[in-house]
Amino acid sequence: MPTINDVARHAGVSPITVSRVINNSGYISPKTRERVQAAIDELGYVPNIIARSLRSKRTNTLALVITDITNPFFTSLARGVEDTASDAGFNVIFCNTDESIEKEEKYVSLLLQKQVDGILLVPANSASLSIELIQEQDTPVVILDRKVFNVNVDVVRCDSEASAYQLTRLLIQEGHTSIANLSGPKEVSTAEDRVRGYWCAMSEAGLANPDLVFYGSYTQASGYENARRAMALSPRPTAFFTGNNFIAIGALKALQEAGMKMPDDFSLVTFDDLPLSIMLEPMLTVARQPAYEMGCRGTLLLLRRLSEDVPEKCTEVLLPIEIVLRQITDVDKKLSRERIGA
Amino acid sequence: MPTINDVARHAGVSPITVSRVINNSGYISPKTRERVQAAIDELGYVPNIIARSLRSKRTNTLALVITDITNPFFTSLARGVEDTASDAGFNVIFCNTDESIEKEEKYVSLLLQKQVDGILLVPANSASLSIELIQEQDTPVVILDRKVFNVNVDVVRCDSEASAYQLTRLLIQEGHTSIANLSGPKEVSTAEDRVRGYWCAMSEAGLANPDLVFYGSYTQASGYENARRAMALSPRPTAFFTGNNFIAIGALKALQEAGMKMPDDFSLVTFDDLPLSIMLEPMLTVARQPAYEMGCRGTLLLLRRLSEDVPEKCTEVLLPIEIVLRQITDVDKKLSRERIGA
DNA sequence: TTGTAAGCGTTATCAC
DNA sequence: GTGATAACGCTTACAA
Repeated sequence: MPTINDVARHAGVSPITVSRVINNSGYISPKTRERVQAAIDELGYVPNIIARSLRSKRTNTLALVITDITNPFFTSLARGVEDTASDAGFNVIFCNTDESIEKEEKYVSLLLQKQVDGILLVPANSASLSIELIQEQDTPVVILDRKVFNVNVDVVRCDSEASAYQLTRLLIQEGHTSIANLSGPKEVSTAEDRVRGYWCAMSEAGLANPDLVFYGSYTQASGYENARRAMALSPRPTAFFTGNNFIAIGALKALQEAGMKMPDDFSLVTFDDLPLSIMLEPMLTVARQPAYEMGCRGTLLLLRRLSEDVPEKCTEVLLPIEIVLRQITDVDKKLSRERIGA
Repeated sequence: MPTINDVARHAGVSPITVSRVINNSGYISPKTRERVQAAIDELGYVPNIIARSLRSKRTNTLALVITDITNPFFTSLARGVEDTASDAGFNVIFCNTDESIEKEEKYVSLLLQKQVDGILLVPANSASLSIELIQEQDTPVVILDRKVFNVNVDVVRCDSEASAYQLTRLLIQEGHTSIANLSGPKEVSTAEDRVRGYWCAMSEAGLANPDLVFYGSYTQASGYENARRAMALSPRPTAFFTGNNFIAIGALKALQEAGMKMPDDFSLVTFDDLPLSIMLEPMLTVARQPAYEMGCRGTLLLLRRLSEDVPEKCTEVLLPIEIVLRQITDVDKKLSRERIGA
């Protein structure tokens, strides 16, 4: 492994001159540059990034802290982050918190120790202390997907509340009067916002009923259990609003087990697209969040922070949610029944 | 940011003594250790990992190079890698090659420059040169999921050929005589192996026909297109063997568009579980590869290499594939028809 | 346009 | 048990 000194000696210049060639910094005569380049090629010299980092305090590495890469929503988001970071010459370290504040803080301090240049964080809950921890070290941070309280920080997310309102309105317009809300955890802003939007629509229609709201976690198991609880109500809900894709899957499973068929026996709308929803396509209406783009935008924002001299004030980017209508109107219902009944 | 020298001064010892306390190396009197620890706590000292890496040549970072994190198979694999690495105190850098050899090589040299301690690689194709590149630098490497030729290297993968044989046999036993194979790229070992297993079963039954084999890529688009091509054959195939989950989705979409219903109009078996296959559950038989475990095992193998003084010779770990039978027998078929027809 | 000197923060080596 | 010294490979600050 040749070092910068070897190259310098080989080219008959000083190490700093080699450094200037590598980094395109400072003035170098074409002739010197050529000689240095030749030496680099000849020796197969590769700069030692760690030594560079020690000196320059930059690692060209970002970190993405999410709850679970296994959730397709976060998978897409992660891919967006990776692609954008890679284009800018940055690597990305991934961490899964499983919605645990402890894991989150453990990871964050590890990442700070690693001196990553910036952190993209989906906070495990709204009161996460990790952000302060990061900001204390003057490490740029961007929050993705969720809100946090009492912190001045860049955020890229969607407007869950408005879309939840819309989704619920659709069910109400369908004629449903008993709509169960299978939500995520109370401490997570998206869950809260979605319940709020739902509640708003239900109240307007005079249908609001606290018994219809089931908090849980953003998991299949939670969707399954709460769907069963909801089905035990009387009157039995005829429609379900689920807080995310995993909850929807769990709920669908419970409903299927109970012998209920969509769209005849119940309606279901959910946040997040279901991958492979191809077979469900005639039936499910979803609020599709632009996960990949959220990753891209968040990363771009973070990269901009990194290159800033005078930091601008924090921004909150709200990305549009697409409501994908399927099988909502009676006409559609009939069509699909024909298709299924064949 | 206090340094080791600050701590040393504070505790009235030399920097190296502090280093010994931090790393639990060498003999330290309990009294000194205590004093040093107190100084560390008081100053809130955190070791500079980069400086440590420069000296020790270890970064406590692994890299995972896959084709596409967006594929649920690789998502699970990635999660397995992350969990295992994290337990051992390692971070993981993720890279997506999109099956491109160029991207793969670009990433690999970047990672080597970053001096990651080890690399887990799903090679973009069987003739990948990246492995030699990695081994030249004496960086430990483990190949996941796929075979490579002419290289002495650790591999963790599944036996695609045997399972492909089994899957095909199931279709043949069902009475299908025209079974199309929608495969991945010829250059990827898993695709080749799966075609080989399929071909073997077809030959045995006297059903082999090269026109039924469609090479493509491991994508939805490829599955869609090749399914359409297959449907244009006469006689039209009554069953489909798809090379992976994405191909299966594309094929299902094409078949659905053509008005064909499962399981009445066709059968389909595939490699890789379909996430959210819940609604398809009564219908799809799959060869489920243990993706998460593959990630864990690969990482463990890599970590073992890292801690070895005398390197053992390379091993090839073959993980079992689970054939998940669904809707294969006639009885099942009838059951499901009742359920669907309601 | 190029070079000198110093230092980033840690640990290996050897000495006491 | 503990410490002095040098070194890891690079870049910043200053000089020429």
